[in-house]
Amino acid sequence: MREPMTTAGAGEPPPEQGEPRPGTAAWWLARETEPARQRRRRSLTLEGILDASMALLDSRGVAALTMRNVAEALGCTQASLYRHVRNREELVTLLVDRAVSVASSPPPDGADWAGKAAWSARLFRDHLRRHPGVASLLRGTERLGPNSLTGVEYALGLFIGAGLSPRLASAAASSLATFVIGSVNFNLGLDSRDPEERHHRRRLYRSRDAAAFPLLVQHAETLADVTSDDEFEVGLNALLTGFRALIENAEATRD
Amino acid sequence: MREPMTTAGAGEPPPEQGEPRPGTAAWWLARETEPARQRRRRSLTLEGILDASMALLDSRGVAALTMRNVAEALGCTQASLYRHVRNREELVTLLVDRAVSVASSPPPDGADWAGKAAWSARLFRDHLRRHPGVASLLRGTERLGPNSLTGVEYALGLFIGAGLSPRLASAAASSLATFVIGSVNFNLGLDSRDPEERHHRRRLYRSRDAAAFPLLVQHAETLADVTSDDEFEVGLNALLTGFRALIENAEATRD
DNA sequence: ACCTGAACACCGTTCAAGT
DNA sequence: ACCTGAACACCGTTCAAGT
Repeated sequence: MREPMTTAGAGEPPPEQGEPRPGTAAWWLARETEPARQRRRRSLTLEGILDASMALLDSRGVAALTMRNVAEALGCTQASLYRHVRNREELVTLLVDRAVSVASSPPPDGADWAGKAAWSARLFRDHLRRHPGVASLLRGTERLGPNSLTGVEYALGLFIGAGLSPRLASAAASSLATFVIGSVNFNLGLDSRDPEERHHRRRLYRSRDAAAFPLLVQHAETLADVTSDDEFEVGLNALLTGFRALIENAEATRD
Repeated sequence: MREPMTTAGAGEPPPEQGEPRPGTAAWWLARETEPARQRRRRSLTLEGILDASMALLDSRGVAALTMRNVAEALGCTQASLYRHVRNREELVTLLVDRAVSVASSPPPDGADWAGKAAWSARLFRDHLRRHPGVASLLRGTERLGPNSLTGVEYALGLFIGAGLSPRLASAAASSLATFVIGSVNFNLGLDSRDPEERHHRRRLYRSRDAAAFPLLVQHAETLADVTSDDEFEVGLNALLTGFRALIENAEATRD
């Protein structure tokens, strides 16, 4: 009898035995000190696997990101992939960390910290919207990966430079990232920028019981027209305004 | 030859043909005007399917939420489930809308709108943390479901009452929900409240190249100790502070 | 030492055949 | 009219056997 397969998902008791779970700090650490088997010239390489996976993800979506399809794209067998990644979860964790590195465009030079943060957030959002497969795979397990850490270092510099303590700067940076990623994911392929979806939302709101849902009924037209762009901009500006208040507060109590 | 199966995921071109996708406004609308086949007394009912699914999700996690397991729990065949839901995606959409209805506890009476919003956000977060399987299934496709709409109506009332326009109130409500859900999902089973994870993060940060990651190295200890609670509270307060500024702004320009 | 073929134990979904 | 058994076309993962 074999061990039953477990596609480690959220909500079940952690595996607990054996090697650390992909995405944990221990796992990211262990990856670096591994024997560098990459050295020997190989036809099949982790880089190549990630390249093929990314191409698959972008062209055919997350459902097409299977070990079989990756192997086929590379002209090897599925089993060969398992010499480079322990399982699919590892592949995904490595992939999303890599995919998260946004084309580093020149930062807006004249802007203050808030302007830079807003600019980076919008850049990140646009990047994710161009790669919806990547967005849907982000789980937070990539936050300790090399590319993500570069982003963290940058954001820390921004917020510490603005006057926040390292602890608050870290919390601010990750709550901003959480918001950006969440707002993309929550509107994937279901945006009221689509006129037909807008039309149906109007009907849906308008047809509610007016006693139980007075506001939905009354403002059906307005509400149906609120797009994911509106949500994003309102949330982004609110967060930055809140951070600004936090900074002013820190300065006030320091004096 | 059969149609190849498609597990409609993010990132691929939408199916486009046939019935509306689960979660769209059109789909939620269509569900209501369906012939009420539920009337006739049945052994197998949608309610029952959702009950069994929820029990499965809570007890064994998201990976165990399969059509086979649901059928087994109910003592029927998989095929029977398909009389009540068109596919698994539908089941999930209905399930998460239902699971999102938080035990309505008495609202804090003395509090202002911000206090109430904060209280509701924390209640929602705690609810999701107790049901991580539910949290991991939230995709935004439940936002038009009956239970979610109740929450939307409530939040709209709160923010409109505070002085926001319906449009801004809607954007504020959904960006707050996005943040709460995102912050839970991003820390599922990977929280630095775990002392061992904290220990490894310290090591990870400390071992970075100090030239490329000066802040991570310098503040390794502090950063490793930032928990998901810290992130959540900082983000929540920032959002509410930002909303307050938005309200004051609206009042100022009205005068 | 490395890679493969072939299998195992699962999935979601469909549909002819039963009652 | 309703439900089922059995299949189809997929999954991720493992491992004995090859080279």
